[in-house]
Amino acid sequence: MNRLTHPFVFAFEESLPSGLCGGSRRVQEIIENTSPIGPTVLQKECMPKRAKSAAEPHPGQPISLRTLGEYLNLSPATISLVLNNAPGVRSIPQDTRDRVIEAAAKFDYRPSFFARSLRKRQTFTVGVLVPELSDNYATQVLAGVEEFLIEEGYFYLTASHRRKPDLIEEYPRLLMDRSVEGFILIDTILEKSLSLPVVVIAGHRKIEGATNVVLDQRRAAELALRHLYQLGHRKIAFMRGGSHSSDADDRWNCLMAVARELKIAVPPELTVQLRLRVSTPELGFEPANELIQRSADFTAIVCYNDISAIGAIRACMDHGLRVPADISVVGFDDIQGAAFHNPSLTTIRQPLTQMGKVAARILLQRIRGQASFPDIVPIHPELVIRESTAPPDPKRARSKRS
Amino acid sequence: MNRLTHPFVFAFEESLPSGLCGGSRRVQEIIENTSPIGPTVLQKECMPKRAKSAAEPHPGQPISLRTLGEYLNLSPATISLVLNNAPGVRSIPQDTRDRVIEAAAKFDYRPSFFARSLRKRQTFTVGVLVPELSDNYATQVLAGVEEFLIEEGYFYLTASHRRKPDLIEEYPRLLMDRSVEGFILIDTILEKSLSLPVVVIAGHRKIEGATNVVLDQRRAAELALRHLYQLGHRKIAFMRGGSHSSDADDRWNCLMAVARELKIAVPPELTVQLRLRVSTPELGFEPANELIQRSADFTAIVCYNDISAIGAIRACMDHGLRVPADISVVGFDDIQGAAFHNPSLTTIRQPLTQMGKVAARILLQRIRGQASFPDIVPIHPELVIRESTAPPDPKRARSKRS
DNA sequence: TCCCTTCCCCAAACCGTTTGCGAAGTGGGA
DNA sequence: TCCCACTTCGCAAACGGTTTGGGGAAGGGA
Repeated sequence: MNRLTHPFVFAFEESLPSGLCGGSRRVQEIIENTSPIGPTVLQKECMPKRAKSAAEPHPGQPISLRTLGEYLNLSPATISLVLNNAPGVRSIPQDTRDRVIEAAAKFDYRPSFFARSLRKRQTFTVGVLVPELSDNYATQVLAGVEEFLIEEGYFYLTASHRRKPDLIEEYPRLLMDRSVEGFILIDTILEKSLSLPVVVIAGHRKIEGATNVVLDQRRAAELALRHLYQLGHRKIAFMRGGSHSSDADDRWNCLMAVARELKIAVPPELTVQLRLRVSTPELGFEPANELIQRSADFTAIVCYNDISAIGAIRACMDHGLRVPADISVVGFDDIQGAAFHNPSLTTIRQPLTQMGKVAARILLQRIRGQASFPDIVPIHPELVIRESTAPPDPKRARSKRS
Repeated sequence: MNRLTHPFVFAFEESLPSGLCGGSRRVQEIIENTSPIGPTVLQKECMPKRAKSAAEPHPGQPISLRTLGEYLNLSPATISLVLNNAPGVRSIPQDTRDRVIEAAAKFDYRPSFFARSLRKRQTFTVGVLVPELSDNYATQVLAGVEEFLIEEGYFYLTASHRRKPDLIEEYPRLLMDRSVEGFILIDTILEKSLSLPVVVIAGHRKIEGATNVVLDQRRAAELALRHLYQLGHRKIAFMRGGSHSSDADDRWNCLMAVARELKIAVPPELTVQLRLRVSTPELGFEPANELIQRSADFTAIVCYNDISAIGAIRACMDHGLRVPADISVVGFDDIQGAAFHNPSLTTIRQPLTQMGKVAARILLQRIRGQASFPDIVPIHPELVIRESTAPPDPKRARSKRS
């Protein structure tokens, strides 16, 4: 399908007579058409209603198939056939088609989306659930989702639940009342499965029948830890995401597994759990404070994501610890601000926009019933090395504390 | 209207009989109802169609007014009346109402939004245009918009035009095809006016009939410049926003006016114009580089917004200039990252989420035709002093250059 | 003249609501 | 006893499209 255009518009473009020039010629033809056999017979018998308004131009009201039909002395059905290039259109002579298309263009006819949806039981609309709109992770994914959907003639309704369980429960119902054809969930854990196709980004494995587009956490953990390991870090602190965040457990397990393989010890005092349900750097600020104040001896932190990494860096600075000279910091996601933060963030990049596109594509395929999809679509992470990591300085470690 | 609930749902809650318990009792009543006068007469004459499926329970298909009506031996119209508490409902006996409400609850009837919209010509949907979804300015506004709309039972369709003129032209049409009732434009300049209510945030004055929610730029300029002036800065560089960004000209004029009042000279070599159409710090990076390389002698930069300020800080650092020791930087907006950047940004705060709410409220009022609104709704800025500004150090100024 | 095609287009049903109005039933007054 | 007005109840039509099964007219062949 052509981008941004609806099927019938497409039909317009394909079959518009090349030299159309206003329509007065066509009106002429219409008058001629009705003359030969005798207008009275036609009017009284064959076209009792329509004929009376034969050459009626238009006041200025909404254009419907019926108004067009009255203008052209054709039934709405015929117009619909032509404009949609429906199968039955074969039986309609080119001449009539041209008239229809011309008139539609002339009056800028636009079909009623609601009437069409009602009849065809298709809404070309999907629902998107995000934790928070101001969260850059979610919006980058959303950007990809949107790009793909719009190309396919779809729009989406967004609802942000701010991680409140009652809203996570309620919004899907609200969206289903709006007849969305499917859902995309971004960083959202659903308790009950829905009766529509669902694609989850950074999701949970638990939902029945949902496709999960999810980072290869194992690989991500390897990239992050091997990078720090190769720089020489052995005492590494870890942030564990909150249970409300959908990547949290998986990522944690993978990190721990890789740490074991690298023989990096992870004592409890070097781990901290995120508690806040926000999408600002506050998320990582307090937890990092806590880590530092436990006076544990570490030279690097693996943060849950970039946002919390930025909060952690701030916490380090508040304690007089320099990043990366005293503490190296690794984030996850590579959100937009990461490259321009100071210091710029070393991070595990997720191709967020790409993931959004993939999710949208899969959702549409599922809506169209084109194929059955695996439960999990893995996404490959990438290590982006920037300023926030460096080799540990053995002499300086832990010397400055506030 | 109760939040999140649609009128008819509200009606449910209000008038549900307190002791409803399954509905089997009701089915009994229906059977009794049809018996006294003689079912044959009723079936053949009064209710030719419906009576044949008197006590039909339900397979598992979608529940419509008609299926409910068949079940209850009532017409869809009656059900609709009851469920909506429409005026005409007075004429329907309480007993019937109870039966209807009970059945609706039992089968979890949910009205078809599309059918209703088609009939009532209301869609409870608005369109939102943003430059870019990953832009924190836009999404913070959007968060406010969403919050208000959802409380009022509205949803919104988003389209991001990435500042491409053809898309800015096309998307409104696409959204109007979807029968949105109005538009909210965020940081978007429209060329033609639309035939629907429009509220613009950070908009242009040019659009006919649009309400502009706009920062008091004069006051903002005063806050920014007086702050720098009081710190002792006299040589100040300025970034001018791109012509595609809607606040740009206004903000620039106000800054220049205030500078004149403060007798701050603004020679051309201390001004630079943003050219990129992006929402990342790149926006300000190259322009700041240019300012610095012109080797003009300045101790502070007033950036177009926070995003460009972050880029500018990076440019300063790349040239070995410290912020704020060598150069003070002021931003605009107070986006989410501003407080946690390093150094944290001194900025002119716009209450973005608040602005979104206000815009949504005004739009709904205009849609409902409740009042006529002023063209401009001013928003009051606030100076937030953080780390990126400090008094200039006369000795060190311009000593370090790369 | 009659039948059979072919050509062109339409009527009708349908999607699921809402709403204006008409048909029964009821009570009161003349 | 009859009429009228008023309630009570519920229907039919409309909203604006899509889709399907034909049907009328023209034309050709026997």
